[in-house]
Amino acid sequence: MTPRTLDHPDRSEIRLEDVLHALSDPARLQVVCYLAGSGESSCSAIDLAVSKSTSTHHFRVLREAGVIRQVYRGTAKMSSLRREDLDALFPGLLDTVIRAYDTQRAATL
Amino acid sequence: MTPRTLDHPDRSEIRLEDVLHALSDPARLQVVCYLAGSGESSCSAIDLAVSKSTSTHHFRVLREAGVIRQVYRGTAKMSSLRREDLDALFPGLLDTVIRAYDTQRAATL
DNA sequence: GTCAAACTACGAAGACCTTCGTACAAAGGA
DNA sequence: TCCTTTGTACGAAGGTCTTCGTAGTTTGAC
Repeated sequence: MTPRTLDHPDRSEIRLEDVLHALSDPARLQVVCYLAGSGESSCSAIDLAVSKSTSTHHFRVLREAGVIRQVYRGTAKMSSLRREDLDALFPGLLDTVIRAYDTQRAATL
Repeated sequence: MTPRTLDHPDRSEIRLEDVLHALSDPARLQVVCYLAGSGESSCSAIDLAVSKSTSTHHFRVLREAGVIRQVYRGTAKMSSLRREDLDALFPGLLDTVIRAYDTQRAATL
Protein backbone atom coordinates (compact mmCIF):
# COMPACT_ATOMS: atom_id res chain seq x y z
CA MET A 1 0.00 0.00 0.00
CA THR A 2 1.05 3.56 -0.67
CA PRO A 3 1.31 5.80 2.32
CA ARG A 4 -0.58 9.02 1.90
CA THR A 5 1.82 11.78 1.12
CA LEU A 6 1.49 15.51 0.85
CA ASP A 7 3.35 17.88 -1.44
CA HIS A 8 5.52 20.49 0.17
CA PRO A 9 7.57 23.12 -1.63
CA ASP A 10 11.20 22.72 -0.79
CA ARG A 11 13.09 25.52 0.81
CA SER A 12 14.31 27.07 -2.41
CA GLU A 13 10.77 27.24 -3.75
CA ILE A 14 9.33 29.23 -0.87
CA ARG A 15 8.40 32.75 -1.98
CA LEU A 16 8.04 35.74 0.30
CA GLU A 17 4.85 36.93 -1.39
CA ASP A 18 3.22 33.55 -0.89
CA VAL A 19 4.23 33.42 2.74
CA LEU A 20 2.87 36.90 3.37
CA HIS A 21 -0.32 36.05 1.57
CA ALA A 22 -0.70 32.87 3.60
CA LEU A 23 -0.29 34.91 6.76
CA SER A 24 -2.76 37.60 5.74
CA ASP A 25 -5.87 35.69 6.78
CA PRO A 26 -7.10 35.77 10.39
CA ALA A 27 -7.79 32.05 10.56
CA ARG A 28 -4.38 31.14 9.16
CA LEU A 29 -2.64 33.62 11.41
CA GLN A 30 -4.38 31.96 14.33
CA VAL A 31 -3.12 28.55 13.21
CA VAL A 32 0.45 29.76 12.85
CA CYS A 33 0.48 31.39 16.26
CA TYR A 34 -1.05 28.33 17.85
CA LEU A 35 1.59 26.09 16.28
CA ALA A 36 4.33 28.44 17.38
CA GLY A 37 3.30 27.84 20.96
CA SER A 38 2.41 24.18 20.80
CA GLY A 39 4.75 22.47 18.37
CA GLU A 40 3.18 19.69 16.33
CA SER A 41 -0.61 19.57 16.51
CA SER A 42 -3.49 17.89 14.76
CA CYS A 43 -5.77 20.04 12.62
CA SER A 44 -8.65 19.51 15.01
CA ALA A 45 -6.66 20.68 18.04
CA ILE A 46 -7.06 24.23 16.80
CA ASP A 47 -10.50 25.61 17.26
CA LEU A 48 -11.19 27.68 14.16
CA ALA A 49 -14.54 29.37 13.70
CA VAL A 50 -15.09 27.80 10.30
CA SER A 51 -16.32 24.51 8.88
CA LYS A 52 -14.07 21.50 8.51
CA SER A 53 -13.73 21.86 4.77
CA THR A 54 -12.75 25.49 5.13
CA SER A 55 -10.26 24.48 7.77
CA THR A 56 -8.73 21.95 5.40
CA HIS A 57 -8.46 24.69 2.81
CA HIS A 58 -6.56 27.01 5.14
CA PHE A 59 -4.13 24.31 6.20
CA ARG A 60 -3.50 23.55 2.58
CA VAL A 61 -2.75 27.19 1.78
CA LEU A 62 -0.24 27.29 4.62
CA ARG A 63 1.38 24.07 3.49
CA GLU A 64 1.61 25.08 -0.16
CA ALA A 65 3.16 28.42 0.79
CA GLY A 66 5.80 26.55 2.77
CA VAL A 67 4.72 27.83 6.17
CA ILE A 68 3.79 24.50 7.72
CA ARG A 69 4.68 20.87 7.25
CA GLN A 70 2.00 18.19 7.46
CA VAL A 71 2.28 14.47 8.00
CA TYR A 72 -0.27 11.75 8.52
CA ARG A 73 -0.15 9.97 11.83
CA GLY A 74 -2.91 7.43 12.18
CA THR A 75 -6.24 9.07 11.41
CA ALA A 76 -4.84 12.41 12.34
CA LYS A 77 -2.83 14.83 10.26
CA MET A 78 -0.19 16.60 12.25
CA SER A 79 0.97 20.09 11.38
CA SER A 80 4.03 21.97 12.45
CA LEU A 81 5.73 25.21 11.54
CA ARG A 82 8.66 25.08 9.12
CA ARG A 83 10.66 27.21 11.47
CA GLU A 84 14.11 26.26 10.26
CA ASP A 85 13.31 26.89 6.65
CA LEU A 86 11.54 30.17 7.27
CA ASP A 87 14.19 31.45 9.66
CA ALA A 88 16.90 30.60 7.17
CA LEU A 89 15.11 32.32 4.29
CA PHE A 90 13.55 35.28 6.04
CA PRO A 91 15.27 35.79 9.39
CA GLY A 92 12.99 37.17 12.05
CA LEU A 93 9.86 37.24 9.91
CA LEU A 94 7.96 34.54 11.72
CA ASP A 95 8.80 35.84 15.18
CA THR A 96 7.96 39.38 14.21
CA VAL A 97 4.59 38.41 12.81
CA ILE A 98 3.75 36.25 15.82
CA ARG A 99 4.67 39.04 18.19
CA ALA A 100 2.66 41.52 16.14
CA TYR A 101 -0.33 39.20 16.26
CA ASP A 102 -0.12 38.87 20.02
CA THR A 103 0.29 42.61 20.44
CA GLN A 104 -2.69 43.32 18.28
CA ARG A 105 -4.79 40.77 20.10
CA ALA A 106 -3.88 42.22 23.46
CA ALA A 107 -4.78 45.69 22.20
CA THR A 108 -8.12 44.52 20.82
CA LEU A 109 -9.40 43.00 24.06
CA MET B 1 -11.15 75.84 -3.29
CA THR B 2 -10.93 72.55 -1.49
CA PRO B 3 -7.53 70.93 -1.42
CA ARG B 4 -7.65 67.35 -2.58
CA THR B 5 -7.40 65.07 0.40
CA LEU B 6 -6.95 61.36 0.84
CA ASP B 7 -8.29 59.07 3.54
CA HIS B 8 -5.79 57.32 5.74
CA PRO B 9 -6.59 54.91 8.57
CA ASP B 10 -5.22 56.23 11.79
CA ARG B 11 -2.75 54.24 13.75
CA SER B 12 -5.29 52.44 15.91
CA GLU B 13 -7.17 51.29 12.83
CA ILE B 14 -4.24 49.56 11.18
CA ARG B 15 -4.68 45.78 11.16
CA LEU B 16 -1.92 43.24 10.82
CA GLU B 17 -3.86 41.11 8.35
CA ASP B 18 -4.41 44.09 6.09
CA VAL B 19 -0.76 45.08 6.22
CA LEU B 20 0.35 41.54 5.39
CA HIS B 21 -2.13 41.36 2.58
CA ALA B 22 -0.94 44.69 1.20
CA LEU B 23 2.60 43.37 1.27
CA SER B 24 1.77 40.07 -0.40
CA ASP B 25 1.81 41.42 -3.95
CA PRO B 26 5.07 41.71 -5.91
CA ALA B 27 4.32 45.18 -7.26
CA ARG B 28 3.38 46.53 -3.85
CA LEU B 29 6.38 44.94 -2.23
CA GLN B 30 8.51 46.66 -4.83
CA VAL B 31 6.92 50.01 -3.97
CA VAL B 32 7.48 49.55 -0.26
CA CYS B 33 11.11 48.59 -0.68
CA TYR B 34 11.70 51.48 -3.02
CA LEU B 35 10.19 53.94 -0.55
CA ALA B 36 12.24 52.45 2.26
CA GLY B 37 15.36 53.42 0.37
CA SER B 38 14.27 56.72 -1.09
CA GLY B 39 11.99 58.45 1.39
CA GLU B 40 9.15 60.43 -0.15
CA SER B 41 8.60 59.75 -3.85
CA SER B 42 6.05 60.43 -6.52
CA CYS B 43 4.06 57.51 -7.87
CA SER B 44 5.71 57.82 -11.24
CA ALA B 45 9.23 57.65 -9.80
CA ILE B 46 8.73 53.94 -9.28
CA ASP B 47 8.87 51.96 -12.44
CA LEU B 48 6.21 49.29 -12.08
CA ALA B 49 5.56 46.87 -14.90
CA VAL B 50 1.85 47.70 -14.97
CA SER B 51 -0.45 50.33 -16.42
CA LYS B 52 -1.10 53.64 -14.71
CA SER B 53 -4.54 52.66 -13.49
CA THR B 54 -3.20 49.46 -12.01
CA SER B 55 -0.46 51.44 -10.35
CA THR B 56 -3.02 53.77 -8.81
CA HIS B 57 -4.85 50.72 -7.52
CA HIS B 58 -1.76 49.32 -5.79
CA PHE B 59 -0.91 52.62 -4.16
CA ARG B 60 -4.44 52.85 -2.90
CA VAL B 61 -4.28 49.37 -1.38
CA LEU B 62 -1.08 50.32 0.44
CA ARG B 63 -2.58 53.57 1.69
CA GLU B 64 -5.82 52.01 2.87
CA ALA B 65 -3.92 49.31 4.74
CA GLY B 66 -1.93 52.01 6.52
CA VAL B 67 1.42 51.15 4.96
CA ILE B 68 2.01 54.43 3.15
CA ARG B 69 0.93 58.04 3.46
CA GLN B 70 0.09 60.06 0.37
CA VAL B 71 -0.15 63.79 -0.14
CA TYR B 72 -0.69 65.94 -3.20
CA ARG B 73 2.12 68.26 -4.11
CA GLY B 74 1.42 70.19 -7.29
CA THR B 75 0.49 67.76 -10.04
CA ALA B 76 2.35 65.00 -8.30
CA LYS B 77 1.22 62.75 -5.49
CA MET B 78 3.96 61.96 -3.05
CA SER B 79 4.07 58.70 -1.14
CA SER B 80 6.06 57.75 1.91
CA LEU B 81 6.18 54.83 4.31
CA ARG B 82 4.35 55.17 7.63
CA ARG B 83 7.41 53.97 9.41
CA GLU B 84 6.68 55.41 12.84
CA ASP B 85 3.19 53.98 12.95
CA LEU B 86 4.20 50.57 11.69
CA ASP B 87 7.23 50.33 13.93
CA ALA B 88 5.14 51.30 16.93
CA LEU B 89 2.43 48.77 16.15
CA PHE B 90 4.48 45.89 14.79
CA PRO B 91 8.10 46.36 15.80
CA GLY B 92 10.54 45.00 13.26
CA LEU B 93 7.95 43.89 10.75
CA LEU B 94 8.77 46.38 8.06
CA ASP B 95 12.52 45.94 8.33
CA THR B 96 12.21 42.18 8.36
CA VAL B 97 10.05 42.14 5.25
CA ILE B 98 12.32 44.54 3.42
CA ARG B 99 15.36 42.49 4.29
CA ALA B 100 13.56 39.31 3.23
CA TYR B 101 12.64 40.92 -0.08
CA ASP B 102 16.23 41.94 -0.75
CA THR B 103 17.50 38.50 0.22
CA GLN B 104 15.05 36.80 -2.06
CA ARG B 105 15.88 39.10 -4.92
CA ALA B 106 19.58 38.51 -4.51
CA ALA B 107 18.94 34.75 -4.48
CA THR B 108 16.78 34.90 -7.60
CA LEU B 109 19.35 36.63 -9.76
C1' DG C 1 -16.11 -7.10 9.89
C1' DT C 2 -18.00 -2.97 11.63
C1' DC C 3 -17.76 1.41 13.43
C1' DA C 4 -16.19 5.96 14.74
C1' DA C 5 -12.81 9.63 14.15
C1' DA C 6 -10.35 12.70 11.29
C1' DC C 7 -9.75 14.50 7.06
C1' DT C 8 -10.32 15.03 1.87
C1' DA C 9 -12.42 15.83 -2.75
C1' DC C 10 -15.68 17.91 -5.33
C1' DG C 11 -18.69 21.25 -6.82
C1' DA C 12 -20.84 25.58 -6.24
C1' DA C 13 -21.88 30.31 -4.77
C1' DG C 14 -20.48 34.74 -3.94
C1' DA C 15 -17.10 37.93 -2.91
C1' DC C 16 -12.92 40.03 -3.87
C1' DC C 17 -8.52 41.09 -6.72
C1' DT C 18 -5.81 42.44 -10.50
C1' DT C 19 -5.64 44.27 -14.71
C1' DC C 20 -6.76 47.31 -18.28
C1' DG C 21 -8.62 51.15 -21.43
C1' DT C 22 -10.90 55.32 -21.86
C1' DA C 23 -12.23 59.53 -20.43
C1' DC C 24 -11.52 63.09 -17.07
C1' DA C 25 -9.55 66.57 -13.50
C1' DA C 26 -6.07 69.54 -11.17
C1' DA C 27 -1.88 72.11 -11.12
C1' DG C 28 1.65 74.66 -13.18
C1' DG C 29 4.28 76.64 -17.04
C1' DA C 30 4.64 78.99 -21.77
C1' DT D 1 -5.53 80.56 -22.36
C1' DC D 2 -3.75 76.30 -23.83
C1' DC D 3 -0.85 72.47 -23.12
C1' DT D 4 1.67 69.10 -20.53
C1' DT D 5 2.27 66.37 -16.60
C1' DT D 6 0.39 63.54 -13.21
C1' DG D 7 -2.77 61.04 -11.43
C1' DT D 8 -8.21 59.61 -10.80
C1' DA D 9 -12.83 57.50 -11.77
C1' DC D 10 -15.37 54.32 -13.95
C1' DG D 11 -16.62 50.13 -15.87
C1' DA D 12 -15.51 45.67 -17.36
C1' DA D 13 -13.26 41.15 -17.88
C1' DG D 14 -11.09 37.35 -16.00
C1' DG D 15 -9.25 35.15 -12.38
C1' DT D 16 -8.63 33.81 -7.53
C1' DC D 17 -10.29 33.29 -2.61
C1' DT D 18 -13.21 31.96 0.98
C1' DT D 19 -16.86 29.49 2.39
C1' DC D 20 -19.86 25.71 2.64
C1' DG D 21 -22.39 21.08 2.24
C1' DT D 22 -22.28 16.46 0.88
C1' DA D 23 -20.24 12.31 -0.02
C1' DG D 24 -16.14 9.65 0.36
C1' DT D 25 -11.48 7.64 2.18
C1' DT D 26 -8.22 6.06 5.54
C1' DT D 27 -6.94 4.39 9.91
C1' DG D 28 -7.33 2.21 14.18
C1' DA D 29 -10.28 0.23 17.85
C1' DC D 30 -13.71 -3.17 19.22
